[in-house]
Amino acid sequence: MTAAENPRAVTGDNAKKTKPAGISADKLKSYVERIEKLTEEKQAIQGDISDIYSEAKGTGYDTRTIRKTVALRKMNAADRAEQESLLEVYLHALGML
Amino acid sequence: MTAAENPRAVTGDNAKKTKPAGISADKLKSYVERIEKLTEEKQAIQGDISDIYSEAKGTGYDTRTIRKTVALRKMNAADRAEQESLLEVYLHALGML
Amino acid sequence: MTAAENPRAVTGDNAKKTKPAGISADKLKSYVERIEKLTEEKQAIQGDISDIYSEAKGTGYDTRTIRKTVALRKMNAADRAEQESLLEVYLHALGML
Amino acid sequence: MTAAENPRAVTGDNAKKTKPAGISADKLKSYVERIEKLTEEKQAIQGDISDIYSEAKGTGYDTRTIRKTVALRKMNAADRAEQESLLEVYLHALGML
DNA sequence: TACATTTAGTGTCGAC
DNA sequence: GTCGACACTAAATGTA
Repeated sequence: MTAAENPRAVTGDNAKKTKPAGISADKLKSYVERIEKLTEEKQAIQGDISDIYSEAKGTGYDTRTIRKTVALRKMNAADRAEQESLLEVYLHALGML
Repeated sequence: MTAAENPRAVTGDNAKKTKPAGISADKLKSYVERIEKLTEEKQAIQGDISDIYSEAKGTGYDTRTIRKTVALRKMNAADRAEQESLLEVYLHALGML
Repeated sequence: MTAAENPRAVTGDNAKKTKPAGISADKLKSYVERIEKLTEEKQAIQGDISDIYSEAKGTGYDTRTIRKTVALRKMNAADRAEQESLLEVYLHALGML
Repeated sequence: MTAAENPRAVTGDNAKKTKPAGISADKLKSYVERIEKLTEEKQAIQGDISDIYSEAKGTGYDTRTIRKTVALRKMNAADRAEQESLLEVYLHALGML
């Protein structure tokens, strides 16, 4: 390995250091840019998702309920029941049931 | 419009109802599945981002530093945008736009 | 009224203008600072609320459920039922009920 | 500890349960009411803030401009804090802290 | 009223 | 395994 490939070289750390802390500008920049690019793609997809909700809304659906539906599909039945029953306990304790 | 295209048809709601709540199962299913598919893609990209952080870490970089750097760059960008937007508001308030 | 008291004076607008657009620095600063001060107080209270949730958590309560309970107390019965029933319709349409 | 102090006592849960869900009605009620009281205070302050915007508007100011200004000042402050924090991270990464 | 912006809350993940 | 940081969702607020 050349010194240029080892970020630790920048600070003169030797191999024993527990917290190598390279901040070689070039590699850092590369990582940051790759991350930013992927983040943009992620945002684009999020935009597509938002578009679907808008479309659903435009055809008369309630987006709030769709979101809840999607969330419920992700959650397993046991967890669902658990939350439901706990809520009942609390409401009962407050005389709201 | 056919009944299938009108989500309200399912529950027999008429046009006067202020809060149409009916839904066509097919369309709802389609929306939900498209959302779930895109969400998976989004997760995949998030996975790629995580991989980059892992890679950076593996070559001796401090991920905390990278995260902070990314965050700051984003903030700077937002800040710039906000300043431009503020200028527009001022100009508008002064009747110059 | 002196010119200094009239924000419109700055821009030379006359009384007819529909959108007076004063940006007299002094008054603007005063408004901004009063708003910022109150916003801080609001944040402080929000902090107190968070503390209560932490305390509740520390004594074995489930904060998520407490939040839902508080929300339900705010929401009237009719709205509650409305949301519940709409969700059921959606879940039924997807064969989840 | 008395039963009243142990939220789990209500449902007879023993210490082994992984998710204790029991609650003491009194404590729960106390938490909820304290939260609601503070929330009211928070709303009152929000009302004061709204009043200032109304007052500003009444004297010819453009509230949108004021809001933007407040937002920008907040963003600047956050930005400054973030930059200081980034410096610390860099120094730490370099083993200088 | 509906639309956009802002803020609070929740889930997720990595660090210690 | 708790803690903190981040991303996303949901609610509240203000505007048009």
